[in-house]
Amino acid sequence: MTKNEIADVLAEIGTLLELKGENPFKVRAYQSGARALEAIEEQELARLIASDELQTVKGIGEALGQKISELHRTGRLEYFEKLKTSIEPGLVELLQIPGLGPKKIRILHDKLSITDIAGLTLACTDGRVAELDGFGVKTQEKLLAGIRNREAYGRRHLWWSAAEIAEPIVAGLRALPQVKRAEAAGSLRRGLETVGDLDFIVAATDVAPVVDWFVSLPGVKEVTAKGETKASVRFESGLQADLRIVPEEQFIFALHHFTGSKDHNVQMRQRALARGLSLSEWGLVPAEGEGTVKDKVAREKPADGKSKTATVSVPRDESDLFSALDLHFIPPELREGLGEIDAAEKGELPRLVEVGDLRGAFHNHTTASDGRNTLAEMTAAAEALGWEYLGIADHSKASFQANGLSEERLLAQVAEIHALNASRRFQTHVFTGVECDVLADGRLDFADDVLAQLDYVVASVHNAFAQDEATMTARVIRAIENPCTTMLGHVTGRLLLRREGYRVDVGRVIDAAIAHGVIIELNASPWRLDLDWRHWRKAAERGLLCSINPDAHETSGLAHVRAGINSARKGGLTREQVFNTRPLAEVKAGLKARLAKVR
DNA sequence: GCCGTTTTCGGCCCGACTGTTTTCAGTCG
Repeated sequence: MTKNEIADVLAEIGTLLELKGENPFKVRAYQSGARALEAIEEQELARLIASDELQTVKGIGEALGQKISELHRTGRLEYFEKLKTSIEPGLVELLQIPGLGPKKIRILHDKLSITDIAGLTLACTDGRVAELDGFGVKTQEKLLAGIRNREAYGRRHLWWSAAEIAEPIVAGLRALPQVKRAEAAGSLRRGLETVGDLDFIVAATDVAPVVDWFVSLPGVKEVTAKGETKASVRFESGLQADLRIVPEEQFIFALHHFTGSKDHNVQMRQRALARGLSLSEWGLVPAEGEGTVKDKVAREKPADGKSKTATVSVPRDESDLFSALDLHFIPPELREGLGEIDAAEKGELPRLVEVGDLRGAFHNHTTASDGRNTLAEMTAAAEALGWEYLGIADHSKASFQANGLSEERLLAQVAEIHALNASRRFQTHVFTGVECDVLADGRLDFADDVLAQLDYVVASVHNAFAQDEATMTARVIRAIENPCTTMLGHVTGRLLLRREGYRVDVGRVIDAAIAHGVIIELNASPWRLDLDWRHWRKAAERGLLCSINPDAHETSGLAHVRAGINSARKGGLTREQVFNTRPLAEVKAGLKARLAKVR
């Protein structure tokens, strides 16, 4: 069984135990074990199991270690099989309904023999649910609404589309006279590839006008909560947005708390406790005593007003908060509870790549294949972004559906690009490339003598997705071994929220890319973000070079590099590890050296 | 079930909101 399949089993065990009313900490142990597993490379897992070192991984102890080994070895787990038979399978989906947790599901099951959503719908409709202890008419209505809207409400949203909604809201909040500070938090701020809901943190002098403005935003379908410090709304698209309003001196604590992730917060609070402090969204205070941040500051502040010994004070930004816990600043993208706190303590956090570091981008399309803007329009757009260079990589002939280029059309485009560069019409230099199909057997779609006439080659899989993992892996590695290949395009072919990637052994692909000096792209299309950020840190440490490729099919698509930067940062990548941060001369030299081997 | 520079046992993050309650449990993030 693969690492991710094992992680899925552990997470499912967690869910089942939760339904059984097990100790919540045990439930959490399985869930965090699953996440810890996901952060390990496939080969690293095999090695840890073989050398009996699984328990050195934080979050995996004796019991989980044995279960992981058993699953890895046999693909089955006795404990899991037994557990599954002891629970009605329909109960699991009841957890998806807002307002239902394990306790209430248990009551529904024990008192009304409800085992699935259909049964619950019926019981709500004929009023039996409202009569239960702890339930009422409102709960019953809420459950029915939750069932009705399950599809839309349960859906996650692409980071890009969520950001498009969130940014004007932040701007609107900041424009309100009562608002001192406003930020979007949550997984959006962490740059996660998909976002479940939006979180807005606001420091305001007066709550009511801000809440009123928020709940009457255009597109709000229902107001699901409205209290002293928070309000929640649901947009017509099903996207939920939460607004939290705090006094200004608590803004940074709230911002940090609601940026999360949950794992990161748990670890931060544990760290605070180890220092005799209690961290929450409201502040950082002595663990035992009562009192607010203000009290604490007042107590520790000497009469002259100069704070000498205070470990806690009102932070102006998150750096102050982290340093109060003896940590370097942790960028939001890294706050996934995957070891960033240890690294921040030791001062070993990478200096993450930024959008402004990019000097160009490869893998962009034009009207020659399936793009919507011409070569000149794309070049002008790159110039407007201040880029030193732009790589054009239209589809090759095997991608018939995408109007892939024949040899003749490709070479005509190369001539056109050379002429454009020679004309000096744009400051941006254009590199000649191709997104060359990797055929089903791993050969490239064009012969070497054609590819050798280009500055670079992006090799991508676009068909025969159904191949088994061994075949697909061999196919991709053969493409990497081709000396004409400069970089590998969208490694797994996934489309977020729409399509799983094809089955491929990413670890072996990374090994091959490193061995052959092939760059792997981080496809920055908001639908792809492929190769996934979870692979990058370790791969880059082992020498893998990344290229953040927008895969733009129109001029506006170049801006997608921002989504790619999010993922690169989550993957811990530095500027040095990203090829398209290099200046033009260096890129030219690098591509030339590569071509010298081919020609 | 995991974990330990106070601990190998006894903790495990913390608070708001809702709905159903006459003082709180469950859910959520």
